[in-house]
Amino acid sequence: MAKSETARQKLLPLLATHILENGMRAASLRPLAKAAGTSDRMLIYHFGNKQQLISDILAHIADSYSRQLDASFGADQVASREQAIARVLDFTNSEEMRPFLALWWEIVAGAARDIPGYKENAQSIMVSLLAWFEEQMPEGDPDPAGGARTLLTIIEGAEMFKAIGLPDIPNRGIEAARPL
Amino acid sequence: MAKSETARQKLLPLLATHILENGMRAASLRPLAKAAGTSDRMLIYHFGNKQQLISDILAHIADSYSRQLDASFGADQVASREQAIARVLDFTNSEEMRPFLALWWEIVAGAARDIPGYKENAQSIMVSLLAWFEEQMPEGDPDPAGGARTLLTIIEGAEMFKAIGLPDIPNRGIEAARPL
DNA sequence: CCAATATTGTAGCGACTGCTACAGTTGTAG
DNA sequence: CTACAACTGTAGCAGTCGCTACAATATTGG
Repeated sequence: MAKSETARQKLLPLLATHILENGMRAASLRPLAKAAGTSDRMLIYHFGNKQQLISDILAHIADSYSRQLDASFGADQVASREQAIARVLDFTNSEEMRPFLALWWEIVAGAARDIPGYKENAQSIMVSLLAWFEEQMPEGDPDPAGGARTLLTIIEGAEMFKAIGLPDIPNRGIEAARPL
Repeated sequence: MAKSETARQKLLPLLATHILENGMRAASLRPLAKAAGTSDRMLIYHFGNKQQLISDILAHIADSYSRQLDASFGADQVASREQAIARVLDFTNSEEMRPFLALWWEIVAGAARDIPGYKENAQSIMVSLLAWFEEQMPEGDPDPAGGARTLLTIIEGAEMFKAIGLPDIPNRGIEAARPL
């Protein structure tokens, strides 16, 4: 089925952009093909079927996103866990992250519904994010791995509230979290 | 358009069940009608159009879910914030909550994509959940409202990890959260 | 009872879905 | 040059989508 690797590599960025901007609702063959300057006929030819196509696009997005993470953050150390959270939450407020976050919740929803491929994709994103986060932990942190898990849990909760238009709920909550 | 209120009230539970079990992907007129023992023709007749239909079903689910919350938890006090988190996370592990949680992430995804009605629905669910949670805070808690916000943020993060099949990430993270 | 109103079934429209059959054209290896 | 593989456009299939026109029945108020 799928023949040329290079052909797919040329299509994937355009396909990814379309999905990031328009969501999984608009991820049907003909609109995707149009966005990539080709035809539904050719998408099936190159990727075999739609499920493989979507899976490849999501993997491509996850990959380029994880590389963007490394590029956006310098190696400058952070002083505390609070500062690490604040920095990440600030970063996710940037306009360039919006499309990815919108897609992220669609991936989570697909994973929760056991749609084939979604759970694997979501896990791979979170695992690499955890690894990256562990390195961002403040120097001398007693438990960087545990801290990364804790902070990422809080961040994801905060991102959910942002996604539904209640960004202030976690903000003030986190401040009050000190005594837990 | 929409005529009989009682007709809608009879249909909504059946429609809600179908959406809870099969997700928004399967929320098209003909399958919904079949699940409710009627026809697509009649769904449009009673609800006007599909958007209103979905909106009404989601509101009905949110309503019955919030009533289920009050019923499932007795008035027995909790000793600490940790215990409050543990109790809620335990409750959401129950089989009866699974369909609602799967639907919840679809609502979050819709809200993040600004699909009409989703953000309002998600907010109304979280606001009532926050109010309920505030009452569940341990007696003598210095800041029940802030605590509710904090704990709900953590819980939602933990639920996301459960949804994508990584339930152990937050568990161990929360334990390490004491020092934050 | 009769007229107005509420409810329902049948059939279908035009658009879209993933995908494929067929017929080419293009590029390349011998 | 020729044979073979890689690629691509056109057209269409069978199914689903939200929704509606039309006609019929059921119910209810005068």
